[in-house]
Amino acid sequence: MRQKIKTFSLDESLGYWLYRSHIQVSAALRQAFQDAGHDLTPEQWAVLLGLREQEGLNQSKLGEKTYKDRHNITRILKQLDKRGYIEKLHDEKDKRAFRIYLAPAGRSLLKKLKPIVLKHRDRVCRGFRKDDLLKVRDYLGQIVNNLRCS
Amino acid sequence: MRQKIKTFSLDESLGYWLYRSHIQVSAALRQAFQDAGHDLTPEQWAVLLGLREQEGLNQSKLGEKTYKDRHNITRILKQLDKRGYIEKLHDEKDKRAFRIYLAPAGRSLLKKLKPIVLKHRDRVCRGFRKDDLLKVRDYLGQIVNNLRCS
DNA sequence: GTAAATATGTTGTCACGACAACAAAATATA
DNA sequence: TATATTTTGTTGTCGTGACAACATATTTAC
Repeated sequence: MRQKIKTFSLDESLGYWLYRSHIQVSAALRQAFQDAGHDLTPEQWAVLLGLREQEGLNQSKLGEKTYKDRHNITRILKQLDKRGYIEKLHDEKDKRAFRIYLAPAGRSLLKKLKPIVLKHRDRVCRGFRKDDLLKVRDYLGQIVNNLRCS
Repeated sequence: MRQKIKTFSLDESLGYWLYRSHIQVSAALRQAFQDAGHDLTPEQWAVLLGLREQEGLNQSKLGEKTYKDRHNITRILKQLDKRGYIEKLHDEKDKRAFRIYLAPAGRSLLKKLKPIVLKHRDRVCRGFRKDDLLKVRDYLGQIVNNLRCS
């Protein structure tokens, strides 16, 4: 009979490694943006990217897509709006809501940042084979799924 | 000749999945603590755990171990101190530094939280075989390593 | 031995994640 | 139609991550 291990340590904790890797990947991207003279957070980048994939969403939907709750997406959009990267248009049908679009400046920023992000991605994934990458994403997806509703 | 894919999307981004999984694992642990009536953040938990493994470190060293910089470890320890879970003793040799120890309340909290954390871990890792878990940690470790100094 | 450089810890600022409270509008229900 | 509930978005608070500035103490270099 196999016995479950009933101890734990930081180094053995999956959560700890998720934390470390996320923090470090995020910090490296932030640094890369900064080195290139762009004052943009990784979170703001993620929202811009989500927006590039689908414009005209309202804030809640955009938040779901980028995995931010409505409080946080409000503030991130505020930053992006302040910098002129997005446009918030009033929804004609639903007067509570906005529809979020990329502004020209946001579109051109995406283009400018693309090589930086690709370089960052290469750095993060150094030594990974293509099927390794797929496997990691599968694993992470399974973790997310395990916590979704249970 | 294999050509590198030069596009990106949120769903294909490793960083995005690291973000999602970290946030969700962390939120689930926070919720589990809260459901059990404990007002403790996952970060505070991590520091307590690091402390259990090695007491008497100064703040910087404890920060390295738990992957917090000195600013953040200061504030997290402040929270733990306020709740009576740790003891900050002045270092006799180095008058700038403190040595951090678990207080009895901290030790007993660790015991109380252990089953909660184990249950949480089971939930996170549902469907993973043991070698899957090792592989995930390897992958995450490699990512961390790729970014260490390059 | 003294000055410069480094290390430890604190405080303050900003951005973000989690949460509560709120206003306004849309939808469901009576 | 009138009321209750839900949805959308905002603001405020707290804890934390990133960063700068600072005081104090230690170490290094001269």
